[in-house]
Amino acid sequence: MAKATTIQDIAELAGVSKSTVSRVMNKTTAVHPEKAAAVIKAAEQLGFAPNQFARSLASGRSMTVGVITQNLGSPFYDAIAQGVIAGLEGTGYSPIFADGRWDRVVEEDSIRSLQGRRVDGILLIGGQLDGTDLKALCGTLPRVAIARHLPSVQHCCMYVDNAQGGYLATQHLIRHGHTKIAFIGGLHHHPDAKDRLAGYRKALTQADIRFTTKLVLEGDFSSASGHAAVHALLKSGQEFTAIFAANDATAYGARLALDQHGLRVPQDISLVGYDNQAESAFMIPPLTTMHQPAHQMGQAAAAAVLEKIQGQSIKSRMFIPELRCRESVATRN
Amino acid sequence: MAKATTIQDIAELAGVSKSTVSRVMNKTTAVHPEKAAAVIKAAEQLGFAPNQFARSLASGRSMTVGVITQNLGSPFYDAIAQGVIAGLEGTGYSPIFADGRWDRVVEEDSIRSLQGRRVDGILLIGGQLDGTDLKALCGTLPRVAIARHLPSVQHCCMYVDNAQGGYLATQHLIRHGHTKIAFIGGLHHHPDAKDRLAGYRKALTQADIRFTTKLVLEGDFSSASGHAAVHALLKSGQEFTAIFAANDATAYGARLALDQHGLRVPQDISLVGYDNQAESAFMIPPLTTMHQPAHQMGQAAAAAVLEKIQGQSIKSRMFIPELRCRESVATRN
DNA sequence: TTTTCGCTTGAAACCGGTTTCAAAATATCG
DNA sequence: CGATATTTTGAAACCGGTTTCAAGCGAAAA
Repeated sequence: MAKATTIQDIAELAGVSKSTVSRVMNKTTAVHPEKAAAVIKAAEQLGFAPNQFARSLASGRSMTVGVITQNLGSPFYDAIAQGVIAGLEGTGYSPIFADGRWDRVVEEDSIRSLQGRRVDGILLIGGQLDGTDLKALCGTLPRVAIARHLPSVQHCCMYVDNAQGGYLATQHLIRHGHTKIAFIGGLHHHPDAKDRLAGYRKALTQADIRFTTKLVLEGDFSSASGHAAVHALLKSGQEFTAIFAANDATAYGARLALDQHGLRVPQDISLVGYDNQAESAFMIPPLTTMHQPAHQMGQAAAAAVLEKIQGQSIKSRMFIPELRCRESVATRN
Repeated sequence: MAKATTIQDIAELAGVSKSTVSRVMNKTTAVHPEKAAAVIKAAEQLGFAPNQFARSLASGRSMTVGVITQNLGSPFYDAIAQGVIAGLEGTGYSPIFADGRWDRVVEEDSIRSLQGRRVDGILLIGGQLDGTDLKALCGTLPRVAIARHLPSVQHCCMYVDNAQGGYLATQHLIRHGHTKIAFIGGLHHHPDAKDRLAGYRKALTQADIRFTTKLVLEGDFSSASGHAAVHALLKSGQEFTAIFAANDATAYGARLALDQHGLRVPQDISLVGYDNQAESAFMIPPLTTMHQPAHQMGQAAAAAVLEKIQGQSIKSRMFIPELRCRESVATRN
């Protein structure tokens, strides 16, 4: 590999010292315009790209923020990640992604590896570690959590109100005359799934509809689990006229199972999803779902962590999901 | 921020020199077991995490590979990216992602920025730059392109045979008795779209079916474009009994438009997509589509670039897409 | 004309590791 | 047991930048 050009090379070509070159590159001190011009010309001529390692080592700042993501490939988390990228764009900071794979140990390793890379801040998209773990691991490193809510004051979180989302979705079905509403949840231990279920229960209670566990099925946020849940539900003989699925993927699976049993959506069964993933608008029929401002959250989190890096204090922010009415819900007479 | 522990701290605590600590950490030279143990103990005690910048600066190796991705969020490219992550897992190398956004300038900037980070290799997922540009930009830096085929011998590419994919998809429809097959393509200038169209034409020719541009619609790989294309097609009055869409998203849009016009799939119109994205198996009806080994390609590319970094020479590899028969194609009598 | 001030500038220390080199310690051999 | 070969070890140079510090310089003030 041809040796890359260094500021020393530029210094020699421009007839100045290393220090001056550095000053020109960083605009830290005024230098004589003539010399500055010579430096810039020399840099261009040699195709200079500063060695980030040397730069970071010397300055102590890495100009990177570590992003711990969970299951890449999930539409919701991907949208957040894109928001983060957008929020960092043009700030001089670059993201370094590390996959936590919903595994505590992997997540810890990822954080440690990011610290080895001396990231200036950390963004956690979802994840397993609790506030105490995080504090122990990250120390005073600026960090903000996205799509989860850590109660402690010292943690900054950008999160959506999942309980409210579950509430709004269920309320929408109730307002259309449904009383027998099935809920296909996510994994039991997943906080988002729990909150959405809580919202579902709240809406029922408020409408004086009795809650029954017979209408609550466990899923795992996958289409296959939605498919299986509907099969199980139909087999159980339990009556229902509507389904609220904990995410859109689950709703797709549910939709297919209904179709396979000759049930029409929305004429026979109404269906509401959660996430507003891109495909939902093109389902048959277009799926009514809860929209989460994932991109916005990612962007806000990126901005927040940068502020924190600059020493400002920032506070958590809650985002409200919105109902996107399409055609998968019909009025029940 | 509390100053991080350095090898100097460890050296002092363990009563040895910096050099010895470095040797223990990297296992480059045998050291007296007793001292090694002392070093390891000291390192654990102090919670040592080596400064990657210092390490990379000194050794010249960064243990990172740059990954230029295009439109994050697209299922096909995301699957490749995940394959790359999987392929790098456990090798000591970390990926650094940079978004090229299908823009030559952004892509060039990304490559330069990665070079500033002194990546040991580059992986290009898709992209705009041609072989000459790449060579000029990257020099001798190991690189491999994924999901595109650069003819020059010096470039290693992991790509799928899009022409063959288009051919197989179309042939499948022809074998089911269809002769009036519409093609909803991607962007005209996009090589994948062009190749799939070429495959479509080849299959028609082979079956003695006249090709007509009236059945070829331009799309942009989005659901909305598939939706619009079907509207336009129906409005044109051109007869057709099947549609081959250049990707699954396009097929979803097409499917919805057909439904809105009262046309049933597959009874009235057969439909084939391309990509086998996760949602396709749960469409109504489940969508027949071309599966691309995206994850495998990503993994193979990661392995390839690592080999190249180690000085081995590697060669391009072509992957063959496979038909996934589901229920969106019916036999035409 | 001399003194003082502010602005530019280069030399050198530094960031935290790796690596070379030669010295020291130990082992092998005649 | 002495001489030589081999293994361990520490000192110091180095990677390529940033930053401190003091010196050099010209302009303004006295």
